[in-house]
Amino acid sequence: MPTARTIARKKKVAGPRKSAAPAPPDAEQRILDAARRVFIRRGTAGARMQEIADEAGVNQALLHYYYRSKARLAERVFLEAAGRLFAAVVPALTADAPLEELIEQFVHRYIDEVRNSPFIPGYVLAELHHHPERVPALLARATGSEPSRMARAALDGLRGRIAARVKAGTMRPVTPEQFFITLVGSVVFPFAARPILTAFLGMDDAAFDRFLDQRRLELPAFILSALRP
Amino acid sequence: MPTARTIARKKKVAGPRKSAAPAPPDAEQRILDAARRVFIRRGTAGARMQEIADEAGVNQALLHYYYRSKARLAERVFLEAAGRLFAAVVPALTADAPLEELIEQFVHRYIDEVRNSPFIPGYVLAELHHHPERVPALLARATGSEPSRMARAALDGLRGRIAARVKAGTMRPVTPEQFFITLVGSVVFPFAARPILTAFLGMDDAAFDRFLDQRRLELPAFILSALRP
DNA sequence: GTCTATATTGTGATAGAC
DNA sequence: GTCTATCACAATATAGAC
Repeated sequence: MPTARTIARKKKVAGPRKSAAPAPPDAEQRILDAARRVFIRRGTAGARMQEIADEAGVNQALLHYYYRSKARLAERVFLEAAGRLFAAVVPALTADAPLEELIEQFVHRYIDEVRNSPFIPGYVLAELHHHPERVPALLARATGSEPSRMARAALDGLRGRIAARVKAGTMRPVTPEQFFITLVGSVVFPFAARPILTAFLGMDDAAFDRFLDQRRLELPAFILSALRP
Repeated sequence: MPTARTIARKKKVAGPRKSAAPAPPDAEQRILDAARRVFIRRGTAGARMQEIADEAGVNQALLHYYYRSKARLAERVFLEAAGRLFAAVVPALTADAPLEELIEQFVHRYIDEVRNSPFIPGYVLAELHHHPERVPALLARATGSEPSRMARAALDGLRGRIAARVKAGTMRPVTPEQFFITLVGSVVFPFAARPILTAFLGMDDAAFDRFLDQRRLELPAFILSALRP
């Protein structure tokens, strides 16, 4: 993509709202919303600026006026989406609560958060697969300034709890990393693999929604059962 | 992409091999191998015919001579990769063996099969996310002529075993669909999310390999433990 | 079969009017 | 801020020599 260039620009000051009705978003916002939909659907490489412009109801030039280049727009959408995903995962795992509660909280919070925008996990995983070079920046952004401090904190917290329980004889011995990935995978995978799973199991959108309701209840019990001594 | 066109072409007859050394693959094969690598790395939309030509050590025109269009080449690579993935999953789940054995076999076969080409799950999931319209064709191809007959067979088999065990009091009640997705997700997710997981957990390639060795052993025990009454 | 050269279209980006 | 018109180049695909 061509060279970057600086565009001076001032933010509009938001005037006071008179009505309670949802205001029609201005062009800048409509573009960002459209970009989100298109990038999530097509990926960074497959997305077309023209398609975003069409969905936003503006012309291509305006996309560049506000966001300067496809690469910048894509970066912004990706970091936002991936950030939200992490924000839903990491805090639940570092919470200072008994392991049973932590697992249930994590499953509930993740499913509740993601079911509103169920294609984000698939989009983020696809982007990370095709652009693994983005991972360090993402981790730095999502877990605070220190790259993997939070990861280590979460893992160490998990490790400590598991070790204590195992020693007390109230838990089967499991490797924290293995357990962590099984736990996260169990909530992420149904979203990430949604197209193939729903087709394979013959689910429509409503059925997938019921599946998620059921999973919210059943998965914590399944995981906890696996941990019984 | 432009209109298709017919190219008459004859297959080379493979002459008898004199030496045991691996023969240098001919251009047609080198192109397909290169295409596999590039499509898996960049995805269908992100891949460039020029990059494939470079990796194959030929020029772009030859790609079209053998495979006619990018779309056809992409389709071929995708169906092959996805087919292999299914071939590793479905038969292990329809095998006529006790549930314990079935679970262990499935985990072992999947990890053993996929660790040789560990980026295929990420590639296939990404493609399915961006091109869900490919799903029906894939299922038809992967599970035989009748679209979801095999899926239903696998699920029904699982359902029957689970029901029998639950009735006999030797298993906690679980929903077959939930169990199936947890099981598959637990083996697929580590591969599909590899870039972010390895960075998050600070693993290099060797550590990821050790992680897989350990998972082979620990995951079946974890799953079976979850099923205890 | 394989190459070089080229046609053709797609796509991101910019200039400049309003 | 938003538009139309256009540029520049990237990317797929084809023609035709060897």
